[in-house]
Amino acid sequence: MGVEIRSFKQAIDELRVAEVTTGSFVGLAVGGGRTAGLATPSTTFTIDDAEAAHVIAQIDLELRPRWVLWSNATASTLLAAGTRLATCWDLAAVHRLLAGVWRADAVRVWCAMRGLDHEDAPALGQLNLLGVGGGDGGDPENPEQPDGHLRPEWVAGGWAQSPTRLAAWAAATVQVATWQRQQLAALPGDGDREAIARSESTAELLCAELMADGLPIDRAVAESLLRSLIGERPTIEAAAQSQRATRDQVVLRHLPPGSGIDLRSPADVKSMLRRLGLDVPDTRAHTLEALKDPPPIIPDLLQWRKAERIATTFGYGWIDANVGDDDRLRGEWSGSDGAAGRMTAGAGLHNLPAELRPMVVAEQGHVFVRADLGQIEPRVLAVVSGDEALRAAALDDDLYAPVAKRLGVERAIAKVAVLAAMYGQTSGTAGQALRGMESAFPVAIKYLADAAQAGVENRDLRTFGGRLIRMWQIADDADYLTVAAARGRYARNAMVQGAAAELFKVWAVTVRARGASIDARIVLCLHDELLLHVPEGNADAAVTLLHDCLAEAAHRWQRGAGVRFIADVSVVRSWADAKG
DNA sequence: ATAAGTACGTA
DNA sequence: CGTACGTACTTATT
Repeated sequence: MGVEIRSFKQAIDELRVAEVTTGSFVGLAVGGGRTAGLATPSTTFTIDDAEAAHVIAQIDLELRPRWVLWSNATASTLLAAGTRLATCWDLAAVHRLLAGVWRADAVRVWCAMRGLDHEDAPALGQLNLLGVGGGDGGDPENPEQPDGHLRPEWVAGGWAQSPTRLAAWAAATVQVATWQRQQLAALPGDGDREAIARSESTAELLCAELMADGLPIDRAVAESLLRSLIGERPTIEAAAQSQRATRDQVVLRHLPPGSGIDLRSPADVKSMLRRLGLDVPDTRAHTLEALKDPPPIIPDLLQWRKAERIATTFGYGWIDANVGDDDRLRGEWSGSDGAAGRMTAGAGLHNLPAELRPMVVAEQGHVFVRADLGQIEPRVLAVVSGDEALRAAALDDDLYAPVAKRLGVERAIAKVAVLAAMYGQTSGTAGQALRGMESAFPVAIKYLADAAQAGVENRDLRTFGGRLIRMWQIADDADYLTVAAARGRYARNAMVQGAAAELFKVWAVTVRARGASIDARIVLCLHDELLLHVPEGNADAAVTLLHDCLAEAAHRWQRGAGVRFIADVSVVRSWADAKG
């Protein structure tokens, strides 16, 4: 314990003695890029070298261990020093999977292993009121206190205080990872839980890279798009205000002057419409669009809302705040949300209006290769439910065609029926078509009904890949039936959406790994869509890569269930050019 | 200051 | 009486 090593050669030798090979757990804690603690079950040491990040990159290349990290903050630190890890075991990501929560700091992760309530964890600076010997009697150089909790001073940054502590902090990760792996193995179910834990982990590396790399933006296109949508970039506050007033006036001109209506206030807009003789439940766009004889103010109001949204959310301020000097749009990325486990992104990366997509342009000498999974959710349903008829339908490029044939309805009806079954929709045209679904795809429908029932009864679920889907208690003042029904729909949806998110991430990390050799970088993930930034000459190779990786990922993920997955792939200069 | 409600963009 | 997310705004509450 506490050995200090300065060279790559020494580190490799130490790891070889510890019998580290491809895929072995090696705990890693990086302190500010200059030192790194490494740990295996049998050895612990510190690389104390100005080039520690580089040494780690060499080890990664040579041995390909499965680096165990507390979270992707380590990956971000290494990225800042130019080091990208091939794979990892991310304790936070696996904790989210196991516990069905979003928060996964070291304290929570450690408490899960020790069976302690994280609420009881000691806080930094907390007075020891009992004053037993002025401490807890434990060794301050051990991250764990005698009571099983992590030392708060370590958690607050003390772990990076010395080479010895870095190594001990790394050793702690291996301890947790080993426990997590046992927990996963003990879970019942059909999916390969450990494989999912690995892909969820490596997706965290991808998230760190997405944050660091950003999405290529053509600033000139962006500025000209905004000019056409909301006008010139205002130079002073007064100009911004006058532009706003001008936009408002297009709508307000329909009203008597001085009416005092604030277009940004739904309540104001509603009462305004009331005075015009229109009684609407809300002022949402689709509600207003459905009006029979809309007064001329309606289209102007809807137009105003669109422009206002661009101006406030995706305007010049947004560009300034999120697009760097290198013309890359950067946002926060999370590998899994708190619900079904889909990836999330900030800075508008996941809700960029389609009309702004032309600003997303590949750099000189590069192209985008865009791929999206076709009808992923019903195909995923075929896997997780084991429905043979649905598996057969998925053999078709268009899954809805055979479904329509089987149900004896139009394709459009069949599509609505399948989606309604998965999402729990009962209204409209869906109800009729659903009855046919039940006899045509009984296994899939039962799978969904069972999930919904669990939700209604407040029973937690696990997705195919093992993610815990947690239900919630009904508040005293809430209507029981309403909440139970909402839980049912949530559960039904989460089992499909969550499994789809798992497959997507297996695909994404496979593309990330295989794409490195042709400089294909993932620059955007959007639930069922990947955007690769690739040197022009490698575009064809990237297209092949995306298809091959999907075949590989789908095969591994579904463990031979034989359901076909397809991707639509296109080579484009701008994100907006895509789409078949 | 912070939370809830409304609205709307993406999948 | 389809789900999830992020963002920004107003209104109500502390």
